[in-house]
Amino acid sequence: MDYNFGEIEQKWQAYWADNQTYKVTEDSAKPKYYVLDMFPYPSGAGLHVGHPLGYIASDIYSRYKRLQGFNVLHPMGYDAFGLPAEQYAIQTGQHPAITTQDNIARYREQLDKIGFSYDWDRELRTSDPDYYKWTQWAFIQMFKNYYDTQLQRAKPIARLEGHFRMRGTENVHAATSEPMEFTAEEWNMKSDKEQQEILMNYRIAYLGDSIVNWSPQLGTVLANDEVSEGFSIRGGYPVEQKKMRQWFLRVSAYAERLLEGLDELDWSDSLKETQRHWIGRSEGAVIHIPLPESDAKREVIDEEDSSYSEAGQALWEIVKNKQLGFKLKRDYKIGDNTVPFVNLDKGVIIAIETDAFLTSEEKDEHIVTQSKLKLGGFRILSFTQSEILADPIGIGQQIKDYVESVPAADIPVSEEIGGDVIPVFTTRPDTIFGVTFMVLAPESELVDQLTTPEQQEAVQNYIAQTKKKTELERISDQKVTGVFSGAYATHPFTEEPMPIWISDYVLAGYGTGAIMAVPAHDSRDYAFAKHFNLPIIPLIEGCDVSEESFDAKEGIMINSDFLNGLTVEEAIKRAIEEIDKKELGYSQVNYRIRDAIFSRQRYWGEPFPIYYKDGMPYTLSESELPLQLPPVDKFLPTESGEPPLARAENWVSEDGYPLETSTMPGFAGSSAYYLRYMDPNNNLMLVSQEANHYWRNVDLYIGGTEHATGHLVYSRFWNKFLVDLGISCEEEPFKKLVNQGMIQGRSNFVYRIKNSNRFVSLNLKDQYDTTPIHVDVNIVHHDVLDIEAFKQWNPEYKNAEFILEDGKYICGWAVEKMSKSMFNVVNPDDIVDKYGADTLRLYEMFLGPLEQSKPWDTNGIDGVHRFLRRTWALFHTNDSFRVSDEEPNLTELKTLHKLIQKISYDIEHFSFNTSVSAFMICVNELTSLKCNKRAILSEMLICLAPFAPHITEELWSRLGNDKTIFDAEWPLFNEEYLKEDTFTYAISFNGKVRYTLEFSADTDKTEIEETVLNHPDSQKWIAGKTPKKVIVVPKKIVNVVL
RNA sequence: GCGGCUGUGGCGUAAUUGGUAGCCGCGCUAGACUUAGGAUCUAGUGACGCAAGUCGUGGGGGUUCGAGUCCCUUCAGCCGCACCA
Repeated sequence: MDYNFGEIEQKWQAYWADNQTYKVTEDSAKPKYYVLDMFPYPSGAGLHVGHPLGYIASDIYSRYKRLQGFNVLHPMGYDAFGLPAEQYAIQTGQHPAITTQDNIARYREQLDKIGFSYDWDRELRTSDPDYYKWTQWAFIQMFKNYYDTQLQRAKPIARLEGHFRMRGTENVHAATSEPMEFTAEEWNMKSDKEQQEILMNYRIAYLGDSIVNWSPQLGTVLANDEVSEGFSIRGGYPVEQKKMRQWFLRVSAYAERLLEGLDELDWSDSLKETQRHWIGRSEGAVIHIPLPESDAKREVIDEEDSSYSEAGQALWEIVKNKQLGFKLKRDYKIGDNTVPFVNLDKGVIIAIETDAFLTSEEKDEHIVTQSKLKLGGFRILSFTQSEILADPIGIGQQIKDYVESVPAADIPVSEEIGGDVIPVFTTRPDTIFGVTFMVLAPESELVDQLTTPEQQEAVQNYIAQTKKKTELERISDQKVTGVFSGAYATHPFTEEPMPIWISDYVLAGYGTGAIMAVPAHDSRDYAFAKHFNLPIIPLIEGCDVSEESFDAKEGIMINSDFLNGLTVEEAIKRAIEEIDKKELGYSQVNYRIRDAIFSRQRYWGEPFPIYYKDGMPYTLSESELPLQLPPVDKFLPTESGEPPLARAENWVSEDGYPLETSTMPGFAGSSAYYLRYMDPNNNLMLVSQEANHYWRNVDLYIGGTEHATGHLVYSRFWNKFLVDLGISCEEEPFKKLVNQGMIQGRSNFVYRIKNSNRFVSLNLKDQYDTTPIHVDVNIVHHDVLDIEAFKQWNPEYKNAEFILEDGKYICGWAVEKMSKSMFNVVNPDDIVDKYGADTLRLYEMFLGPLEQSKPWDTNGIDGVHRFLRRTWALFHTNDSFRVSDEEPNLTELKTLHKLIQKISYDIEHFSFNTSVSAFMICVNELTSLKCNKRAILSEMLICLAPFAPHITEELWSRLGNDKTIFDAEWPLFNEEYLKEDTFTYAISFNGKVRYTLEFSADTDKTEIEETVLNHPDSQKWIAGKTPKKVIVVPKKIVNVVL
C-alpha cells in the first residue's frame, strides 16, 4: 500500500476541523503555554515558501507542548490595515476592504494546506471594527493619561489638572514635551483653552508640532522605523523633513522601563542590543553656557520721547491708532534702549536706521543693541530713513504683513532656551576645559535670536542650503559645513569668549540641539575645528591630537584647572559636582528614543476617536466606539491636501463636531493583538481579567527581525501602558522570542549566445559571448533545464537551440531575493501538491538552523520525501499494514530512546534541522533491524507527530487508536537503554589518533594506560621513545605524550 | 564609522560544548531490479597517494597533552544602526 499523502492529508485536516481538535479554552487544571506567530499582512501575492518557515517551527513547538500536557494557545490572524491595499485601491477603485478580504481568503487556503494547529475560532483582523474598537479605546486611554516620572507609571490627566489647580507646576513629576513653570494662581487665571493646550503637552497621546518624515508621493508622514536612508521602506519613495501638527505617543516616557525590561527577556543578544541602541540611554549633564550679559529683558517702560525723526514721524502717521489692525507703541524703552516702534503682543520691533553710519563705533554699538534685543526674544524689522520717506504707505503694509505672519508671542521663551544661557547636553563634562566653541543645530530656535545682523545673510543661506538637502544627502555627504553666527558665549569656568557656530552635524532632535565642542576629544568637533581653523586644546596626558581626536574615555586630565591629575572617570564625577555647586547645570539621563508619530494621512487605517471643538481635540465617548471608517468617493487626498477621510460626507461626531481626518499607523493594530487572542470575542473589554490572568503573556513568539525596532518596541510600550491601567498583568508581552531567518530565492540562469537564439550549458558558456537570462526555477530540476518546458515557457524561445553538456542543459544559479521578476518564487501549494504538507514541513526544517537566513533550494526535498515513505514502509509488509506485538529487544529500545532524548533536546533548543536528521537515523536503523514492533513504532510516531502531523495521525489510527495522536503523551526517555557495557577509546599519540581500542565501561585509568602502552599497535608510534605522560579521559580519549 | 553574526567536502549542513572533523540529506560513481524513471534497493564518495601514510574547518599567530570549538590578529561575506555630543 502506497503512501498516498494527498488523501491522508485531506482526511486529517477535515477530521481536525470537524472535531475541533485545536480548540482551546482556559483550563486551570492544566499549565498554560502561549505560542504566537507574528501575524502576516495579507498581500496580494499570497504566501511563498519562505513565509511558513516560522509558522512551521511554532507549530512543532505548540504540538510538542501539547503532547507534554500543556494547554496551548496558538492563534493566528491578520495585520489587515496597510498601504498596499490602499495603493491598489487608488489605482483600481477597488475598496481596500474587498482586496483585503480576498487576500485573507487566499492566505487561509494556503495556510490550511500546511496543516497548522491554529485555533481558528480566535482569528482576528486588525481592520475588523470589533477589533479596532479596542485600538481606539486604548488611544483614548492614552489621551486621558499622563506619565508620572516619580511613580514611573501612567496616571489620569485629571490628577495632574488637580495638581496644577492646587500647586501649579511646583513638585510636578510628569513627562512633557514642553517644560514650563507656573503657579496655581496663574493656572487658575488661564482660559479653558489655554489650560487644555498646556495639558496637551503632558498627555501620553498628544498633538504636537514636529519635524516629521513626509513622503509627498505617499501623501503621508512616516515613523522613523518606516524610513531608511531617506526613502520609505514600503514603496521606496523619497522622504523629506517637514514641520507638521501630528498625533504622537509618548513612548519616550517609558524609555527607562523599556530598557530595564530587556534584561529579563529570553531574546537574542543582537536583538536586545538593537533595542538598547534604539532606546539610547546616555548619562551626562546639562550645562548652562552663559551668553554675554543681555540687558534686553522684558522690562518695558513706556517713556514718551518727542524727538522724532522725520522718517519716524512719517511712519507714525501710517501706523498710529491701530490703523494696521494692531497696536504699535512708539518710542518704547526696552532695557537701556529706546526703540522707535514695537508691537508687544508679538514682540516685533520696527527699527529705523540712518542711511550711513558715521563711525565704526556707532555701527558696532548699533549691532550690539540689536543683538541684545534679539537675545531678549524680540524680532527686528529694519528700514532705513530714506526707504520710509520714499514710500511710507508701502512700508506700513510691509510691517502689517510681517507682524501678521509672526506667531503670537512666543517671546516669553522658557528660561532654559534663549534666556541668557545656552543649555547643552554632554556625556563628557570632564572635557569642559577643552570647549573652544559652541555649535547649534540649524533648526535650533536660538539661531534666530543669536545671529548678528552682519552674519544674517550667511546664516540664512546656510539654513536654506541644509533644508534643501534630503535626509539621504545629509547622511552621505560627509563634508564639513557650517557658518559662524556672529555671537559669542562665555565659558562657564574660564570666562573666555567662545564663538557660536551653526552646523548640521548637530541634531535638533537630540539633547538641546546645541553642543559645547571639544575638538580634542570628539572626532566630529575635531573635523569641524580643523576645517574652520578653530583652537584645539588637548586635555589628556600624552594624547596626540595633531592628526585626529582622542575619543577614548581614558587617561589623566591636564589643562583642566581643578580637574588636573584626575582620571577621566573621576573627572566626570568631579565636574558634575562643581557644576552643581556653581549652579551651572545638573546631571541628566538622555534617551535617543523619540515619541512615536501616530498620524497617517491615509484612508486604510483606524480612524481616531477624536473630534474638534474650538480647535481643541476631544475624545469620543466609549459608547460611540468603534468609530467606523466612512465610505469615500476616492482614496486620495482632497484638492486642498487634506487626508482622504476629509472626503467623507458627514464626518462629524454625534454632536456635530468635525472628526479627525488622519488615521492610525500600521503598528497601532499590532500593538496589543496578543492580548486580544486571549479573549477575542469579548465586547465589554479588550481582554477579561480572567483570560488575561490565565494566559498572562506570550511564552514563545516567532517572527522576523524586521520588527526589531518597530513593532517590538511599540508593542512593549503599549503593553506597559496597559499594565499601568491594570488591563495587562505582565510587564513584558513576549517572554521568549525566536527570529526565523529569511528564506531567499535561488534563481536559475540560462546563457543565451549574443544575437542568436542559441543557449549554451553552464560549463561551456565561457567559449561564447553570452548573456545570462533568469529562467523559471519551476522548470529546472537539480539545475538541469527541462528543455521542452522552457520552449513553452516563453513563445520567444519556441525555436531555441541548445548546446548541451553530457546530453543535459545545466543552468547557473545565484541567491537573490525571492521575487516574481527573478522567476524564483516557489509556492508552498505546489510543493504540497507534489510532495505533501508533511514533506514541506520537514524539508523547511531540514534546510538549516531556524534562525539562519538561507536560500530555498528544492533540490534536497526528495531525500525528505523518501524518508517519509520509508517511515510508512516500516508499518507495511507486502502492501498491507502489519505491526508485531512482540516485546522489543535492547537494540531496538536503544534506537528508540536515542531518538526520544535527541528530539526532546532539539525541540527545546529550536534545533529542528538536527531533529529531522535524527528521525532519518532512527528509521534507517529500524529498517535494517526489520523492526515493526508496536511498542517501538508507536512511541516513535509520537515524537514525529509535531513535525509530520498527517502521516503520524494516519499511522496512529491504523495502530488502532481512536483518539488523535495529539491526545497522547510525550514518551519518557529512559537512560537505562542507552547504557553501554564497553567504550571504544580513540588512542592518540601527541594528539593524533592512531587506532581505537575497546574497554569495558568500568575499566580504571591505570589499567587503560597499561594496556595501551603494552599494546602491539602502540609500539610503532612509541618507536623507542619514552612516553612522558599518558592522559586518560574516561569515556573520551587516551593521549600518549612522547 | 559603530555594533552584531557567519566562514567546515561539489552543495545544504552536523560535531555530545576543549576529546576520533565531516552525522543526515542532496549531488556524483558503480552495481542490482526493471513495461527505461526526476522510481526503488545495495555499495562507495574531503583532498593527495598503488599503499603505509600525509594534509585538511577563510589566512597568520597563541594557550593546551589535545582547538572547528578558547584568546590575539587579519581577510571575506551578510545584517542592523548611522553625525545621538
